[in-house]
Amino acid sequence: MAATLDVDVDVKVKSCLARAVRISELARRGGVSPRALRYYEEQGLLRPGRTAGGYREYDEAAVRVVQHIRLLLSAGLTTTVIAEILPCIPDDVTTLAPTCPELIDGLTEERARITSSIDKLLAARAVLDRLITSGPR
DNA sequence: CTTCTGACA
DNA sequence: TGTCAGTA
Repeated sequence: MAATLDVDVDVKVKSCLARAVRISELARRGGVSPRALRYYEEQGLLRPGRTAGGYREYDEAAVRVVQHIRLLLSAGLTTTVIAEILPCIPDDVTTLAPTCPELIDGLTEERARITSSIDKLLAARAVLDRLITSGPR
């Protein structure tokens, strides 16, 4: 009888609660300098919108993105590879987006580089340990 | 007062 | 990356 006109107004648009933040706030909340944020953008890591006056306006989600960038950067990844894998990282870093599994090869390579760095660091520490232990008593 | 772009001891 | 200049 009655028409099932149940329009799915599932306004799960997270954009509704997405307040725009400007560079100084994102910098403070992301733990980086405004200068760094402009640099990230220059490297294609961030694509903020612009206000009528030319001010950059970032999405609320940009805070997490910035933190991801910091993590990846500290892991030794270059800004160019980060720019490639960033769009594949969901809100949660622990899960890799199924949309780009091809990058797994590249990520595996990066993993190898990190492992190599760790090995070199361990070797350096071993040398220091010997020096310290054999020092003046 | 804050941000923007470009530039450089 | 910080910072200064000259604007908007």
